[in-house]
Amino acid sequence: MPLEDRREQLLLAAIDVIVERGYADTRITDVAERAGTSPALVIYYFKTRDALLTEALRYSEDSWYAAGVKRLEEIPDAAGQLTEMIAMTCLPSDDPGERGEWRLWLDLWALSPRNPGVASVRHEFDVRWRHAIRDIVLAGQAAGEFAAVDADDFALTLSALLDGMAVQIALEDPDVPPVRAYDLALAFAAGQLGFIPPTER
Amino acid sequence: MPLEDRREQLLLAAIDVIVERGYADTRITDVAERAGTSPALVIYYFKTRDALLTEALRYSEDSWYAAGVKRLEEIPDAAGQLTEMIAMTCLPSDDPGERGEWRLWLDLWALSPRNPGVASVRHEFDVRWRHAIRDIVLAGQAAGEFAAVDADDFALTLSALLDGMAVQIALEDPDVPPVRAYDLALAFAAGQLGFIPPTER
DNA sequence: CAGCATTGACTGAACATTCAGTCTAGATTC
DNA sequence: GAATCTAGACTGAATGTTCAGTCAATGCTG
Repeated sequence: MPLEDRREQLLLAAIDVIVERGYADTRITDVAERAGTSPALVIYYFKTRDALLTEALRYSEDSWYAAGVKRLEEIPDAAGQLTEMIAMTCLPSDDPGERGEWRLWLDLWALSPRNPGVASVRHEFDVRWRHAIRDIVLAGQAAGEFAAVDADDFALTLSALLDGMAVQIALEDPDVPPVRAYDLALAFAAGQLGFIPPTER
Repeated sequence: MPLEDRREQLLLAAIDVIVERGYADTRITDVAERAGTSPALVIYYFKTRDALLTEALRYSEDSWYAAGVKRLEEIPDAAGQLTEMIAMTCLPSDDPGERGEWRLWLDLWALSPRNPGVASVRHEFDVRWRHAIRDIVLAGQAAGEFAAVDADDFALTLSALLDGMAVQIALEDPDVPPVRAYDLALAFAAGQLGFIPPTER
């Protein structure tokens, strides 16, 4: 019945299906079925299939990021915050859905060159992510926690490293278990910034 | 007319189209048109659309890698070789086609979770790439050029970093021009292994 | 309050299109 | 002349989108 509930319900269904079948193979019928309704309703809420799927991607990434920020805010020191960000990308929680999160990124990337809407979602999130890293670095340097590296360069390098690790994790490469990716990324950050990485998780 | 020529011609046409429209939106008609022939012929050579596209991806990556290896063989020192590998991924040549090379990777990644054939192409290449890095590191260490880091860890980290940079380059992120990606990746490698990066390109 | 009008949520059936793959027959080559 | 190669016409299935309405609730009016 309710207006916003329906939209959200459909978006969640769409995310489910995209993770499962991939963006390209997600039919609106699938989404409708998953949400227990009819294709016509899906079109009723989102004018087109593409609008639905694009919104779903944005919704998913937004939730993921927002949840991360909330966790970050409760961590006092810069090193801890950075560690949490690395964990966010490398160590998928058991929370169902977060497992497939990175697969959405792969779709996002693949779609970006041809789909301006998707491209802007992608770029927006990338910029935000790099800024977050940079801000933490600057704060850490101001507090004397971190060495004096160039914050922008570091942010770009770390975010690229994390993206690369995320690919391996999303594809479940047997040579790159999440914990190893986490350890290596953390080692990089700690080495560059000169902090002691927290012990075993 | 000739057998192998036709196949190759069709594969090249397929690569062109995939780069332009993306894997999902590549129709066999497009490939046929690009090759100046009929859809039926495409099916004649490759039984199915999927077989065509998968082979095209493999073919493209194979050529790219083979060309790289040939160049590497003419470089005597390990540092120079590693630098060349970083350049290979970060600095697309003017050579038409190599520009869109990385977009194929994005498709490859996005397809992998659902398409076993594509997944094995992807994994095969990743393993090969990491091994190549590792071997160069080991050779460099044996020759006293490099510091004594763990070669496998380094290879995994560098390849992830390069993948991440490649994403930005493929998507032409304005904040990450190829040269900057190259400089940062090179700085990382040089820093870890303790060699002096070659000057300006 | 009783009847009427209006609106928003929703649906089933049809439409239109797009494509992968087939079929048949003709050309080329050895 | 047989095998290989090629094209044009076609088909069958899938699927996004439209559309004409149904249904329930809410507001309005006398």
